[in-house]
Amino acid sequence: MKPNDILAQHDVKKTLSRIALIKALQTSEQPLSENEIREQMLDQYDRITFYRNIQTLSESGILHRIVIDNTHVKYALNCCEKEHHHAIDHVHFYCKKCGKTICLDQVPVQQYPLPEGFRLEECDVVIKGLCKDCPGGHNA
Amino acid sequence: MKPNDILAQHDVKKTLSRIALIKALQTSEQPLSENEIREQMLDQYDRITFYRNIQTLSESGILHRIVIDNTHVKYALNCCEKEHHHAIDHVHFYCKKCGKTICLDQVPVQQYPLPEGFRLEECDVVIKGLCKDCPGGHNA
DNA sequence: CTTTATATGTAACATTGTTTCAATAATTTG
DNA sequence: CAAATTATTGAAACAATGTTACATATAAAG
Repeated sequence: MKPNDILAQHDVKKTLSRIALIKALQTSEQPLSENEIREQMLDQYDRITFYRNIQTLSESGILHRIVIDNTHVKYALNCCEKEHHHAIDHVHFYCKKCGKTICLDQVPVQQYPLPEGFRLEECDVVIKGLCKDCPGGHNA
Repeated sequence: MKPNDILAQHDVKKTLSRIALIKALQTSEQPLSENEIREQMLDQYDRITFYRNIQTLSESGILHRIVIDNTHVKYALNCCEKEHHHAIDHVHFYCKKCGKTICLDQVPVQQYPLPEGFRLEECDVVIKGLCKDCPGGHNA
C-alpha cells in the first residue's frame, strides 16, 4: 500500500516528511529506531518533526512504538488489515546481540487475569534473547 | 528481612546508601521510581550513586527494574525466596491514571512460542490500564 | 589500626523527548 | 489558479534519564 493511501485512509494530512517516514518503515520490513529512520530520510527533517509525526501517526493507528527498554525504542507500521487504534496485539522479539527487533505477528498476547476491579487497556510483551542469526542462537 | 542480611546473602558490600535504598523499597510495598526512592532517602546520595547501586543490586538479584515505557522506570525488590538472577517471572501492572505500579506475583508470564532458532533469555510483560482505585476502574 | 579493594561525589557529557513561537507548507475557498 | 486558512515544520531552549572519568572516601581483610 502506498504511503499516500495509508495517510488518506487514516485521515491524516499528506506531508513529505510523513510520506518519507512511512516509506522508510516499509522499506525495512523490521521495526526501526529513530536514528535508523532518520538516516533513511537522509536527515532531511528535524528531530522534533520526527517525534511529532510519530505521535500523529501512532494516534491515528498507522504505526506503533515498541519500547524495548528505557533506552531503546523502535517503530513499526501496523498491519493494514487491522483497524484497531492500539494495534499491539502481538509479541515483540528483541535480539540482545544484534539489536534487531521483530514483530511476531503470529504470536498473540495472552489474556492475563487481573485482580478484581482492574481494567486492562493494553498489554506489552517484549521477549529478549538471541535471534537465529546470532552466535549462541540456532546457527551458532 | 533486614537490608543488612539481604546484602550479605547476595554477597554485596554493605554501604549506607544501599541499605537506605533497600529500606525505601521495603517501606513502600510497591515499585518506586528513581525520584520516589531518592525522596525517601532524603536526597542524601547523588543520582550517580543511585544508578550504580541499582545496577549492582539488580545484577546480584536483589531487585529488578520495571520498564513501564521509555520515560517511566520503576524498581522493586525481588521476592526473597526466589534465587533467580532475572527474577522477572511475573506480570507488572501500571495504572495510567495514578501511575501506581504493581507486581502481580501470582500471575506468571506465559511461555510464548518463538520461531525456529530463536533463544529466549527474558520476557517482560507490562499491562497498562486503570487500577481499582481510579475512576473508570471498578470503583468509579 | 593499617592496607587494599571497592564505593562515592563532582563535573561533564550523551540520548531521548518536550515546549514555545515564528516561519513555512498544505488544503480549502473563491 | 490565486488568496486565505489551517496545520505542519524548524530553531532554540529545556527536561529527564542515564553514563564516563577521575579524585576522594569508605568498607572489609589482615
